[in-house]
Amino acid sequence: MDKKFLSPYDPTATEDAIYERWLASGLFSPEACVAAGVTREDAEPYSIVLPPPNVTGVLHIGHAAMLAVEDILVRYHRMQGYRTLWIPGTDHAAIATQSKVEKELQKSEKKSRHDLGREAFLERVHAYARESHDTIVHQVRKMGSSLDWDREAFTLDETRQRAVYEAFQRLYDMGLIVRGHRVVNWDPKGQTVISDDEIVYEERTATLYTFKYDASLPFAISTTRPETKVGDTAVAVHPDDERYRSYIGKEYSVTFCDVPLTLRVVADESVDPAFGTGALGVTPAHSSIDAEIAKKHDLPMVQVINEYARMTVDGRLNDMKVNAARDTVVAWLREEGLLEKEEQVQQNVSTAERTGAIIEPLPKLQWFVAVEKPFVLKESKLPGIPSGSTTTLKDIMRTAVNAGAIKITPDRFEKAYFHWIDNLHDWCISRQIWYGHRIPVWYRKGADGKEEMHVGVDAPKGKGWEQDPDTLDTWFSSGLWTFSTLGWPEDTKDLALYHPTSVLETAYDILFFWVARMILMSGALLGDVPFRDVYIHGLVRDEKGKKMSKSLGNAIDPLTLVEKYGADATRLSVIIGAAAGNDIKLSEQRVKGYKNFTNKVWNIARFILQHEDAILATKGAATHADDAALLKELSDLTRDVTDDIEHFRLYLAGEKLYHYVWHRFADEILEESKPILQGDDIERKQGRARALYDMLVIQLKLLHPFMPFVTEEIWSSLPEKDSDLLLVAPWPAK
RNA sequence: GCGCGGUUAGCUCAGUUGGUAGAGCGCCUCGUUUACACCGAGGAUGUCGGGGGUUCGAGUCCCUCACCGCGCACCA
Repeated sequence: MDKKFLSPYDPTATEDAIYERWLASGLFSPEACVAAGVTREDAEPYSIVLPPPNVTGVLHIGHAAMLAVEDILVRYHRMQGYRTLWIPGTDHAAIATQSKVEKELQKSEKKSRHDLGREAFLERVHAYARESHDTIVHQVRKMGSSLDWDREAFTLDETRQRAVYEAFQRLYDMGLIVRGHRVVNWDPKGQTVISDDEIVYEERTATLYTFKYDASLPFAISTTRPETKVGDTAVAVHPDDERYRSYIGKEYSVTFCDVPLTLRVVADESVDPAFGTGALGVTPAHSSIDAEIAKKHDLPMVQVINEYARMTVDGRLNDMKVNAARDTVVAWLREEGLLEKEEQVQQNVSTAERTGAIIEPLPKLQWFVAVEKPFVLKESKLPGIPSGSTTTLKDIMRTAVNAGAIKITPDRFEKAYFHWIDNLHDWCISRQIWYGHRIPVWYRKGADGKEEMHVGVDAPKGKGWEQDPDTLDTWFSSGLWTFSTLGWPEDTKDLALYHPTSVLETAYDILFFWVARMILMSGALLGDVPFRDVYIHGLVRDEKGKKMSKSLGNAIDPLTLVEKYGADATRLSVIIGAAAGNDIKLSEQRVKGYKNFTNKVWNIARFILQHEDAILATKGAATHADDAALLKELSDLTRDVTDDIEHFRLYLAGEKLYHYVWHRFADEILEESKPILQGDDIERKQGRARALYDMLVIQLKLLHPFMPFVTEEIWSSLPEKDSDLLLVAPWPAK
C-alpha cells in the first residue's frame, strides 16, 4: 500500500498536481481521447459550451456551481465513451466591464473616459479584461473543470469578431437588422441606450398630479411627470368614454408654462378610463406607449428633454434638470390655479441595471433586431418551420421550445420563457459605449450631400468612410456563442460534429437575456437550434437566503473554500441538496461536512488496499454468494446513479452515492468484512478482499464526476485498473 | 393585475410515478476494538403552513386561504 494513505487526505497537497497530470495527458480534448483509443472515432458527440464568465473581476460561488454541474455532465459522458467536448471562454461583457473601469478611473484619477479618449481608455479596459481573464481561468482550473483549453474563446477576440460582423451583415441582408428613429431607453448617467432587459424596476412613491393644461380646456389630465407635458401633442381618451366623446377630434392651442402647445383629442383603446381623469396627455417623444399612440394617430413628436436629462424648451424651464423642472411646473400650476389634485401613488421606476440612473425615454436613431418581421428561412432543420417558409424571429424562438427541439429542465421555466417571448419588443442592439464590437456599418457624405451607408464585414473601398462609433449590445456576440466557438462562419469540422451542442447549462437569471437570444441567432443564421437541452440551476444564496453579491459583503469566494476544504468538497456542497432550478443556501458548515466525506473515501481505499496481497490472489467473478450479492447491490446503485445523471438529477445521484459510500459501504459492509478478512478461511478472505476491491473501483468511477481529485489520487495508487487515468476510465456497467 | 416557486425535526434541506416520515449540521448517552475522532454505536425532537376534497391509503393529486421569495406586466 502506498505510504501516502497513512496520513489524512490533504486536498491542497494533491489537487494542483492532479490537474497538471490531466492537462499533460491532453485528454480534455476529444481528439486526444480518440488518438489514445479511449474514445471511438465514430462515437456520438457530446458537447457543452461554457457560459462565458464576464471579465469583470472574479468568479463567485454561483460560477462554482455552474462549473461543478457541467464538469459532472462532461466527465460522466467522457467515461461513457462519448466524443466529449467542453469549450472554455470568457465574455467581454461590454457595459458591465466598461462601467467598472470607468468607476475605478473616476475613483483613482478623478477622470472620465472622455478625458482619456477612446483609444487610451480602451487600452485600460483591455488591460483590466486581461487581468480579470487570468484570474478567472485560474479559478476555473482550481475547481477541476475538464475543459479543452486549446479551444478557449473570448467574445471579443478575432475569430468571434468575424462571426459577429458576419452575423450582422447576414441579418441585415435578411432585413432583420434595421436602423430606426424610435423612443428608446436612455441611461443619462451611462450616456447610452440600453435594452428593455437591462432595466431594473424600483418601486417608489410618486405624486400623481391632476390638472388642466389651461383654464380654457374643458377637462383635466393626470400625470406623475408634469415637466414632460411641454412635449405633449395630444390628449387621448377611451373611445367609449361618455365624458369625453364630444371632444374627440377637437384641437386646443394653449401656452403651458411658457411653452405653446397644440393638443388634439384622440380616441385610443389603450387608455384606461378608470385611471386618473380618464384623459391621458400624450408625450410621443418621452414615453414608448405614447409614441405608439402617436404613431397610430399620426401625431407630431416633440423632444423636450435631452441626453443629460435637461429640458430643451424656451421659457422658464430652459436647461433645467427634469426634477427641478417638475417642481417649477407644479409651482406654476398652483399659481395659475390649474392644479386640481395631488395624490401619492406607488410607482415602478425604470432604472439602468449598471448605473442605477433613472431611464429617460428619448427618441433616437438606433439599430434594432426586428423580432416580429416576417422573413424567409431558406434552410431549416427546425421542426415546425420547413425550409423556405416565412417566419419571424419570435416564431423561431417560440417554436424551437414548443415543438420539442429544445427541452428546458425543469420544465416550469418554459412558461416563463413563452411569456417573455410574447412580451418581446424589437431588440435595440446599438450602444453608445466604447468597449465592444464596433457596429460594422460605414457612412460618408455622398456627392449629392446625402448620407451613404455601407454594411459589411470589411470597410468599404474609397475615401471618406467613417465607421459607426457605436458598439453592439454584449448579448449580440453572446447569442452566437454556441457556434462562434466552433469556428462559424467557416464550415469547420467542429461545427459539423458538435453543433447543436448537447446541453446549455445556466442559472435562471439569464434565461431570457441569453438563452432566448442564442435560440434566435442559431435559428436565423443556421436554421437550427443551438442546443438540445437547457438545464437551469438555481442561484447560490447565503445562509440567510440573500443573493450573494460583493456589495452586500456576503459573497463567498470559491477559492477560499477550495483552499480550506478542497475542490471536491466545494463541488459537492453546491450540488447535493440543490434540486434543478432551486436556489441553494450555502454555509461553510456544509462544505466542511463534505470535506469529511472526501477523507472518508480516502480511508476506505486505505483500508481495502491494506489487503493488497489477498486482493491480487484472485481474479474474476465473485464465487461466494455473499460477495456476489454485495456486487449486485452496487450495480443497482450504478443503475440508479446513471439514470439520475441522465435526467439531470445530479443532486439525487450525489446524495445516493454519499449515503451508500459512507453509511452502507463503510459503516456496514466494511465492518461486516473485518472478521472475514481477519479469519482463517483463506479462500473466503481472498474472495471478500477481491470483492471489496472491485467495489472500490466501481465507487471511484461513480464518484469521479462529482469529486474528481480525491478519486483520481486514489486511482493512481491502485494495483490493478482498466485505465491509467480515472478521467477516461470506462463507466461501470449497470 | 398575471405567473412561478417555497412553507417538512432547533437550523439547512431531500423526499423522482400516492403505500409505515428522511439526511446533514446541532443536541444527549456510550465507545479510543489497528481504515478513518475529518470516527463509530445508540437516542431525543415532526398534528409535513391552515382548511376542505379525491382515495383502501395523501408530505406527494385537486380546490381554497395565509405568509415568504421571485419573474413579468402596468406604471397617465
